[in-house]
Amino acid sequence: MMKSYNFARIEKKWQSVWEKSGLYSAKDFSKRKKWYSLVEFPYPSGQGLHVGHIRSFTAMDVISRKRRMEGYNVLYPIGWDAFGLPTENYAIKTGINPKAATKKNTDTFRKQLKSLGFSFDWNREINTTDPRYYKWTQWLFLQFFKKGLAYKAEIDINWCPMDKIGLANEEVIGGRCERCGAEVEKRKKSQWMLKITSYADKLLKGLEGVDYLDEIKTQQINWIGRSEGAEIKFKVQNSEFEINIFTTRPDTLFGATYVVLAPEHPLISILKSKIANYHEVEKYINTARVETEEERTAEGKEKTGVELKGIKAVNPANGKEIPVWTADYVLFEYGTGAIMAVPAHDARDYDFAEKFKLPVIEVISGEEPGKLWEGKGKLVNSGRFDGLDSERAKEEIIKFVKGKKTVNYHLRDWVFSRQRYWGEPIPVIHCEKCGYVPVPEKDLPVTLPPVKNYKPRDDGESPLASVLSFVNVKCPKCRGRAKRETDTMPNWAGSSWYFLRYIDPKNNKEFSSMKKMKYWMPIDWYNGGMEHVTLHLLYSRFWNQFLHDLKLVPGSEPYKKRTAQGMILGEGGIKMSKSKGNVVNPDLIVKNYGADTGRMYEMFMGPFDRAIAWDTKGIEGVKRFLRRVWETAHSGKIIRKTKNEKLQKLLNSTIKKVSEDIEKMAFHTAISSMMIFLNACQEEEKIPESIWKDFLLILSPFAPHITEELWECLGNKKSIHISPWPHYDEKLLAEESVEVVIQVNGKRRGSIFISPNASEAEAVEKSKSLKTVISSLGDRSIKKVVYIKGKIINLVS
RNA sequence: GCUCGGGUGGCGGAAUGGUAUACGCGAAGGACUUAAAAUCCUUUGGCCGCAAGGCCGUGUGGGUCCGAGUCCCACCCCGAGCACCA
Repeated sequence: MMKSYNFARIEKKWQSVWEKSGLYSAKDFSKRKKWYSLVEFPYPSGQGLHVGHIRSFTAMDVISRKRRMEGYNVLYPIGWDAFGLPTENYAIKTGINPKAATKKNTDTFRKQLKSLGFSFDWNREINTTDPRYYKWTQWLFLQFFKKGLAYKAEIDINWCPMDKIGLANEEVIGGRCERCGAEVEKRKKSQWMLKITSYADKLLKGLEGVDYLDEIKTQQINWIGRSEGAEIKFKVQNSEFEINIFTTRPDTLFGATYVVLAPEHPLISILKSKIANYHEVEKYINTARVETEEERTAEGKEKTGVELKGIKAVNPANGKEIPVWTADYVLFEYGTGAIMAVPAHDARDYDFAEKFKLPVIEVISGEEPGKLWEGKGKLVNSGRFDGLDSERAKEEIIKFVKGKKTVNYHLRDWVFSRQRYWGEPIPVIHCEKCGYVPVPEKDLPVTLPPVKNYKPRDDGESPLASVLSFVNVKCPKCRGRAKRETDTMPNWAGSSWYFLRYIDPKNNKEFSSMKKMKYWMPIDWYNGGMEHVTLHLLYSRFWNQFLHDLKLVPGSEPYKKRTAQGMILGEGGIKMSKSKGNVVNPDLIVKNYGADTGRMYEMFMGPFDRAIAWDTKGIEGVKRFLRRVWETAHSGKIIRKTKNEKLQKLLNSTIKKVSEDIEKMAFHTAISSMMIFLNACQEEEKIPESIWKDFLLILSPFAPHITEELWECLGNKKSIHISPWPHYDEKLLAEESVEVVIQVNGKRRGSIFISPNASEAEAVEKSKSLKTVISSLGDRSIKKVVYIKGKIINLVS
């Protein structure tokens, strides 16, 4: 009686064997070639592991396992990005210490990850909330501070007047507080900022030398949004003030028919006394300010705005008086917070002008006169610049009106303060005399003190502000009375450098040793969510570039290669969520189907980079496949001294396909080719053992437990996971005879079997004997033949 | 709105400009079984046809090409991100 496939027993057995033998631990300074695989470390939420984590982790696990078999010294680490809002909100609600909640959650996650058989090096596990970790996050922040890249600025925050708490954008739903429904206000708050904008050009430049998916590069390039343009001053009539506008199209200056200020623009209140309808303007500003940026520019949203009556600006190009408006489509954060509107050549200005019946003056001749034209062209209606090419006119007009050529970035500086408890305390002390003074290195880490209440205070300050023993300190410089900063860092801080800590996780002298970083960096392959490619990916590149400039890390770019997986949606294609009750529990998958089946199903579901809906039925196919692997192994068909040319050939092309598909992350087609191979095996009476072994080898990264068990059954002493990856034979790929499709005038009329090297004459001759070809040709003669060897022959008549 | 992706059978999807629908799921029929499940075999894009075969077919409309799911133009729909979620 054949032993049936008992995945639970096998998986448990091997997980413990691997752990004991340290099979997956990375060796610092090994002579073998190094390989560093990285996945975005999870946020250990109370809901436990998500099937989406498994998708990303399995993919890199497959790649890491293949690399080990190729002889690399592989580092594939894992840890916890554990600071953040959900844990804090849970603490506010339940009073449970976030530290305790985090401990519980990471324990669950660790157990779940171990049950899936990932080849992580668990000796290097890190946790961003561990003081031994965040000591260095604080230390790194101080390097920014010392170089002047951390500064304070007044920033608008979302403020809920009911809860008396600052809100993340995510917590603002339709302008209202997510918890209490109160209308959210904007409030000015002094915040720590990191000057990422001073690295904008470097971050752009660095993209040239790295291997990121094209769409990731494009997203980053657009997010940085470098645009060259000019600042041009428009005088305000009858006053000493000027409106400084930013434009990328100085060539259209003569077509500027009005000026628009962002509602937040300070000039509005400065000119208050001159604005006849100030009451109306103020009302508009107040409504505009509670909206989020998205809402202000939302789809289908009618343009709104108010004219500042009594105020006129002067177009410096032609001296014409033009009206001044304020409108929410102009963002204060971008450029100078003011624009010149050229409705003839800008879509948003055009919509606005149309709605408020403002004049449209064409100054670039487009394809259709009178229609909106945003392209280049020759200048018209532009005085002495008429006839000039728009690109050249840019330079000339800037000079003419004494404008300033500037580069503007869509990228903004990074708001680095949170008035929250569950984050790294910002290690700065404020002294009346000495200003902001960094906490001396010997006093790091500044640890989070225990508090009774995790809710931010009614004045919006962090709950840390109420802990007097924390706040009241001596100034490290003058020893006078001083106050400790009570803001904490955003969750992005810990994740901006975690990949460096994996290299040297227990170092208590440095954040990571240079010698070790020189061995392991850069990361060879980093996979994560598409949703992180603008924020986290840019932030961590910024930190690494900055540290490289301080000679604290070996290279400027941390990631050699970056890919992204698609989301896993619930059944029916909607996002998985507790409230919809469509969350798939990984524990049940492991229990009911086994880790190997679960892993393989997630790889088989569909293209790795695409969002895909979970399908409980779909997992059955993979389950059957692995069971058939088990049964074939035990069928008595695996024979040592025998040959099978047909299988040998198929194995050869399967090795090629699987090897190449893994590198492309086309895991689903790799698996389908292994299914084809197994289907072929089932038709055979005898399967040579050498062929079967190679099949197990290429299957092992996907299904590590079952293959290890079957490998052992074949008498192998060494683990399959460090056995050499099989090679394929280029010569065996050639076919003696292939099917060539015959088309007549581009339509399929049949096919012939012929050598892939057959001459055109031979192929034409053979195809002309087909009945269908004869009948569809009729009595017409062949005018042209298109022959692609081994593929197709098209007879054109 | 802006930026980036995507749209192919009943479903997930495959396809260097060259056989559209591999592989898997589901469904239908059959075998085994007292029966069911499991398993195995067969069929499975639509229409016409006994068959041979023919016609149509990759979101919509156009174009390039001997040949278009693939390239170009216009449009429609869906997903992700939009800076204090991680």
